[in-house]
Amino acid sequence: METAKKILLVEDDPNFGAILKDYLMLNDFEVTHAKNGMEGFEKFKKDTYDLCILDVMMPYKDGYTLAREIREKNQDVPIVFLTAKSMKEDVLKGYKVGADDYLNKPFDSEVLLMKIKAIIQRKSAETKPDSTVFEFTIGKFHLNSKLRQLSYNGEEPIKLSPKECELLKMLALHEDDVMPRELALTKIWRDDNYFTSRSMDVYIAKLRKYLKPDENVEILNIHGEGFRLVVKK
Amino acid sequence: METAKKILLVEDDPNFGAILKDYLMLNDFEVTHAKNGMEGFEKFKKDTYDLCILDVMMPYKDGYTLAREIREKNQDVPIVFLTAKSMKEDVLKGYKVGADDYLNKPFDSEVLLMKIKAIIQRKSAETKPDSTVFEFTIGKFHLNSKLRQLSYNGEEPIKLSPKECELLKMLALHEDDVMPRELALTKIWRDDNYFTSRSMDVYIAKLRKYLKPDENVEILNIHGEGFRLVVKK
DNA sequence: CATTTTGTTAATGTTTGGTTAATGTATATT
DNA sequence: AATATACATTAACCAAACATTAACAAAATG
Repeated sequence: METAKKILLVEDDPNFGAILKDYLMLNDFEVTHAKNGMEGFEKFKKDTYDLCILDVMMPYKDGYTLAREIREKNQDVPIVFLTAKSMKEDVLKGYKVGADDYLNKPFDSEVLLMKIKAIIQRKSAETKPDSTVFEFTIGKFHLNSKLRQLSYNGEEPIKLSPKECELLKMLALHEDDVMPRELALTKIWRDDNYFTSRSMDVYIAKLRKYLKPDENVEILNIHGEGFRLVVKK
Repeated sequence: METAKKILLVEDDPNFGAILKDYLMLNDFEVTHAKNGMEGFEKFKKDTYDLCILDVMMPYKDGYTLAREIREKNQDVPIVFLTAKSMKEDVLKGYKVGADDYLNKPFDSEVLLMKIKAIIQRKSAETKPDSTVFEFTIGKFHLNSKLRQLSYNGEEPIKLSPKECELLKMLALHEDDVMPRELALTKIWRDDNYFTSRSMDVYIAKLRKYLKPDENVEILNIHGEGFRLVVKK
């Protein structure tokens, strides 16, 4: 059994903070809630966290300032900012639907949860050089990047070539977020020019073909930037 | 408790300089006052500032030259010029040197204060302490500038092109305030001439079309100055 | 009211991406 | 040594996305 990931939540709005804390705890995170930047920094120094969630707008010490201080102490912890007001409203809205059953309601803060999970996973993949993270769930697919196998439901797993596998893995690590072209090219192809770029496009086409069986899984292109693996819920 | 923001004020008129310094200090800024360009540069090298306010017309070393020198040392500090009245040529030249905004000399102190605060805030958003600010709420819209998508209520998000997205982001960063034409042109188009200017107008038209669904959101034009994104409350 | 600036739409130009197939390249197999 | 194989790159063509330019109308300015 894996130990729960620790999250430092710094949020001055007590209402929102409490709800978010509860929500995260219900999703098996260990959450420390600080009410302002100063308290946040104190708590940060006293423990080790897997993720920091900082409200940007706070009295005394705003989220960015706090982030800088945290960065001085620690170059690796993922830091997530709460910027958009809308996100807060969404979470609150979701909560109001019914105090007891809000877990069952598919409410918008699931997006936040997804992001948090993705960030933690990506970070642990970066930090621990290679290996470690090699299993991914992509919609109804399952990728084992060590065996280079992509399985769908109960069917016979598809074998992936090294490049196919690395590319899909990188997409999965960035699930729902942009995987910049450049990143894949420099890391996987170790070169970034016209031809490697075209080669990558060919691989994207191959992966799309493999992923076709689950129509909720898509690799989207962000023109000029990169690709985005999305799993519709 | 947040530390006071440090301002470097370079102004040769001792009278005006002293008054401005006092006023800023009364508003909780820490102000260093240099009497000319040379002194200004010396002081700049010796400390770290959150903002530089430079008079354009100074003996020995004018504001532009000083700005260029400062920019060589530091690409990020916000620079604001003090120009006698609204001399357009000065303003234009200022943006080319890397200014962030300009202030017209006989000014309303309230406006000055607002602008300074906005500039510092904006810069801390641009400068990316860690991850850049990329989510914005614009009326009923939500902009995610990383994914380059603009969503409205629950509808399918609109995809934005790189230029559309950058422009909207810059407008959002200046919400309720002028976003000077020259600023967008130099930062986004990296060139400021008749054609880029017309191109920008075309993009403004596109953005207006996207923003139509929320009648409380508008992009206003300020003739000869720039655009203003307003959200009626 | 003459001039400059902006709004708007459409045409044109340019870059990037999707796709398929042909070509390379290395390694293992007969 | 020739052939099969798995994989990767290159080519070629087309489509989509994006950006600029042009042309004319409308508005703002002094």
